[in-house]
Amino acid sequence: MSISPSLNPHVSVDCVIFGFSKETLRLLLIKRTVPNALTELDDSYYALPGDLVRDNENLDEAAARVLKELTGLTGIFLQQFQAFGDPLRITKAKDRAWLQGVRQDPDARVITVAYMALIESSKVEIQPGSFSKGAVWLPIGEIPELAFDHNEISEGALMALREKVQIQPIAFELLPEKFTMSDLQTLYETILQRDLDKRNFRRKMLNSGVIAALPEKQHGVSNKPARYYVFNRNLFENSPMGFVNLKMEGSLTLFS
Amino acid sequence: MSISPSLNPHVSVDCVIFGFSKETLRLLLIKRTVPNALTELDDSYYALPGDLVRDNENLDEAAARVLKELTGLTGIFLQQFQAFGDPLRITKAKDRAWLQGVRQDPDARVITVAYMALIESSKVEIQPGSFSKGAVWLPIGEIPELAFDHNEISEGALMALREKVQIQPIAFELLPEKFTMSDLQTLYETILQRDLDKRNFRRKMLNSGVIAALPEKQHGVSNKPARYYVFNRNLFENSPMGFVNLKMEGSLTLFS
DNA sequence: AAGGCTTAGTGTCAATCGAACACTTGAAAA
DNA sequence: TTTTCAAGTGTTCGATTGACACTAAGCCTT
Repeated sequence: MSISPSLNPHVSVDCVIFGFSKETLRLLLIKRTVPNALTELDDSYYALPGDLVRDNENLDEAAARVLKELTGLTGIFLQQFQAFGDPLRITKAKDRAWLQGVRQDPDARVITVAYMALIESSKVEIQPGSFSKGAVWLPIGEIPELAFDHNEISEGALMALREKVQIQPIAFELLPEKFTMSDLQTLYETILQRDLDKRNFRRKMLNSGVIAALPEKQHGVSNKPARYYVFNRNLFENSPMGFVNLKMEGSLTLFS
Repeated sequence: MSISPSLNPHVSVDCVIFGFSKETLRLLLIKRTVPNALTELDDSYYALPGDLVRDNENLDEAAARVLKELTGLTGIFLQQFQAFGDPLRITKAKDRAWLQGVRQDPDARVITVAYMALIESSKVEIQPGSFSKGAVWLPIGEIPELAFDHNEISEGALMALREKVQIQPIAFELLPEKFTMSDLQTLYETILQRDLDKRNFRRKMLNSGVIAALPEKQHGVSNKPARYYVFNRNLFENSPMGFVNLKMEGSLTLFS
């Protein structure tokens, strides 16, 4: 976020970082504080983590850098999903105040390339530093008004996630290495906002081959302990064309 | 393509324009001519139609403008599919020569937002003007080396088209208003590069409700005349969430 | 006029998949 | 020992898929 001559003043990346905890999907947002000229208090509001793109990096690299600077993590699921370039996306008063403080050319038209990241949220340790001051996980149902067009971007990401999750086995990226069948089902139900039948869900998941059972079970739970499973990564990283149908009950089928 | 103070020197749009004729998918490409310093002849090569984004337009508008300037058409299917921003995407010698002649700041790092357009190719009348000199439809199997990273962009568009066509009823955009079932099947087979069973194809198309039969048949063909159909537009423009399964035979189904 | 050529158009069957549905099991807590 | 709680398990019915081959309709040839 520091001002640097190697930044392209017209292109940024923003990361919509999804996590899953306490049975809700969450976004990792950063808090911005800007002086309020009227009240002499500081206003603060949330934004997607993002930065201008540097001249020596490509878009994927810029997004990975933003993610690493914020969370310390590398090698996580990160996929471009849409570019946003409305000429007015930067003109709200609060946004302008923040830009004045932080950009060399605060009036420049900026288009942003939005990325979606999926993280097992317990892995995230917020990195210290001005960039990430006050980063928080907020449930997707409780997202306040964000900077710029970040509400629109977040909603776009959520819609993209709902579609992707039905086409590629990526939901696992939001869970720990080992998970129970119920964990997985709850995750799908949360993302798709729809209840799924337990028996059908298990059958399909197991038949699909995307997960493998471990010999291990839960300990210390006050009910029947659940078996642990792992995602079968190899199977899909080497898959022929990447298009698989993960549709859940009730999607409209046209033809096949 | 003219130099103008209202152009953002760092962001462009490029259009991958698909057409379908003589049983092949084609791309509409423009020819660029640059002076060759060594031979004193002109080199020419093909590129995707594109332009820098103007300060007063958003990305969709910029893409629509490019498309209209080239073809005269508006209101056609045009969808953003990916942004490309490799820092080296602009550094080939030929490309640099062309940029010198046409850009105010030929060394600027440019990221491009790529759009995919689907046109009934007979509708296209190439507009006169320097921008579109020598536009041609080239079969996707015969695309030569293009400007910049346009080969990569074109391949990305083709892959996006293959996936989209299985999720949304958009193939119709490539056919005339009225078409026969065989036209449609050939189109799907061409896009998916796979043979489909005639009876199964008809059944699925008709059951899906995306097309409606006309009372009219072909005239003057030297075999049994085929019935004409039209795409049932209303049905899908008002559809609930837009996700429909148009998968064709043989896609791997994980779960539903 | 007859026969040939070419593409349109049609039905069935078996296998698989999708959706709906309720009881038993295992562990901890009371 | 009983209660509580989530895990785990099969079947049935209807719909969909995919494989498969012959007849129909029009023009052309002879």
